[in-house]
Amino acid sequence: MQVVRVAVNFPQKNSGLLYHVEAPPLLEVGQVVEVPLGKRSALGCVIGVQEENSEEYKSTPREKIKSIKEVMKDWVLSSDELKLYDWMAQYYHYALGQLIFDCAPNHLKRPRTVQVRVGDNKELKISPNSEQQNVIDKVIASQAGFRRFLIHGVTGSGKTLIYLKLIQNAIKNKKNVMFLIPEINLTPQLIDTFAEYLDCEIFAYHSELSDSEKFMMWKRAQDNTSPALFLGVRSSVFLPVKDLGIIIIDEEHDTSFKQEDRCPYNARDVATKKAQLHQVPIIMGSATPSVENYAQFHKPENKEFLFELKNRAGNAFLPKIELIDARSDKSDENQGLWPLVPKAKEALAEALAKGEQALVFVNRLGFANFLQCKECGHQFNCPNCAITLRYYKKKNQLACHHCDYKISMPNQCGACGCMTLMQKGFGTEKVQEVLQGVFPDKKIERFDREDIKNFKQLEERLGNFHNGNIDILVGTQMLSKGHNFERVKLVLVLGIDGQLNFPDFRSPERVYQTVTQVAGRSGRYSQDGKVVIQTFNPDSPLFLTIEKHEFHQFYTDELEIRHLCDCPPFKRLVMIHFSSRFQDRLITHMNQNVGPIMQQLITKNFNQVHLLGPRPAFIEKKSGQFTWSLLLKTEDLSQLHNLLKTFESNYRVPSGISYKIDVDPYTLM
DNA sequence: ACCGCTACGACA
DNA sequence: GTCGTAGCGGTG
Repeated sequence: MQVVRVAVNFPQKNSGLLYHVEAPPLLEVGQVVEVPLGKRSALGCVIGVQEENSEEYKSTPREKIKSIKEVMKDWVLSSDELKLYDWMAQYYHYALGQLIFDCAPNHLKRPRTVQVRVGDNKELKISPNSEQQNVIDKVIASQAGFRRFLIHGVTGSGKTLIYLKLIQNAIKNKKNVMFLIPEINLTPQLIDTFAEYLDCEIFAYHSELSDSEKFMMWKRAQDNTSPALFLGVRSSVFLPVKDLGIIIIDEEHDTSFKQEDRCPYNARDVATKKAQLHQVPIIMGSATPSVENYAQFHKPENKEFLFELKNRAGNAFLPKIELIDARSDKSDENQGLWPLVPKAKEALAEALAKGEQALVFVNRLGFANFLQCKECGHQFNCPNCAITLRYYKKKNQLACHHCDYKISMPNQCGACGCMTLMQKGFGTEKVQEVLQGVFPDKKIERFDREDIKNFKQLEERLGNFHNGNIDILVGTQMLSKGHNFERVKLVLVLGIDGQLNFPDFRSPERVYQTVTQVAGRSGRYSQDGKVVIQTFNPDSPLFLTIEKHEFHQFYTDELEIRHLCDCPPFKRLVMIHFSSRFQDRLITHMNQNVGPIMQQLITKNFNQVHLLGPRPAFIEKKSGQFTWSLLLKTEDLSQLHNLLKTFESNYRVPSGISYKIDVDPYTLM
């Protein structure tokens, strides 16, 4: 008989549960098994096999230890996979068993066969310029072993060609490639480009695949004999790719690499750990690197692994950036133009007159952000969430963007019965309507997730834009991510001020990245691209650095602020969110238990950690749940982790309250 | 007496 | 998470 330790798929943070194996064959670490757990059974992964010698086994009454129910055939985690999950469980303070089965796809008995895309292996017509070649050479030269590289290349500087060459090199050396991108659906062009020139199978992994497709890709990652490209979104960092040659992360700064639900991990950081475990280089690329990475790679010891591509490839120049003061707008000369100011309209008219296409970026969906009664000031709020409802004109609805609450458009105030409801704020739907009024003979379409629901619609809309059937695209961030619009010279940015004034330490970084990325869609094939930013803050230093393309200045300024406010990369952060359906219970618990316990631990044993809170979350009520948070700040990473461990082993969660630890949070809200 | 809801604790 | 049980109030 064998005694094994199993990481069981359930949320308790333990070091695994002990089980007996009654009959041969003997189990090995990594095997997936079905075990009894209470009155049901659950999946688990064997993480220890000689537990009969452990203190824990000796001190556990024999009758408590149950027997393995079943050994899953053909399902074994490699030691590399286990090491990665183990690191994550420690680093993110998440239950190992649950983590493993959160990340793995469903294990199928009879997966359906799936079509595999094979590259066309066409001859490349362009060759890298000297800047690009330099990057390729340096990365290839250090191909043996773990090393981090950052390509800080302006939009249109030709990062894709560098990636392509690096992938080709790995494939040539019979190695597999892992390529992570923020959202696969938004970049069909990138996949097409790779498929055109690569001589290998290409697997695109994302959440919309069927179970069969995911499962087969998982298998192919472990089994495949010929080298392949595994391209995918954040969750594909867990693909158990063997014979890994290189990891590439495009748009390294993008927030979609951060998972917020279940285990809140950052795929960029997990990928870095994976590269280290596999002893392979990891290449991160961005036109707007995260402030953390910028700081990291500007340290003297890392500078040789930083590549700055300051010019656009080919004959294109960076677009000229113009700030328009929205305050100069006089509403009487602005009839029917709001939210645009006359200058913005003129810029669009000029571009259209020249036969160009234009993009209009608005960071909000719908027609109005909220409705307000003209008489009594009543606002229409979501009953489940502490926010206002957004007005969608086409659907004739008010809807919440945190839960699925929606009502049809009211025609009077719910509080006083007044018939006049003011529409406050604007979104893509409103801008589209206004522009259609101004340019009645032009084709104006939207590009946001409200209007584009699936991959097919996306390709259709992009196709129509590329072949000139659409004159203006009005869209959200979807517009800014990686597209290559050949005939766009003008990009108009509206309503960015809202983001600038957001109370979060990453707001300036986000605005900088969003504006630079969306600006990067302009003039990618020309020398006179133009970006017009309509803002109430034209004197803001942030916009002035963007205007002059002075990205070093942005990072220098931002790092100074981060230093002053004890934010990353100078301090490490952890947020702990506590949630409950009962606000009063939650608040009492936070103030009388959680807060004092944490403060006491810090005062006694962890005085390098700084506690902020308890305080209500930025949106205190979401989908009927109230959330309060603690924020921990420190330079001492090991003390931070020890504090979290100590807290968790001393703290009992009362029923009706749950909590979640978020290590390296993206936002503090 | 019986049903339905939710609160609570265990899980090897 | 998932499951069973205990406890509560409402109904018949």
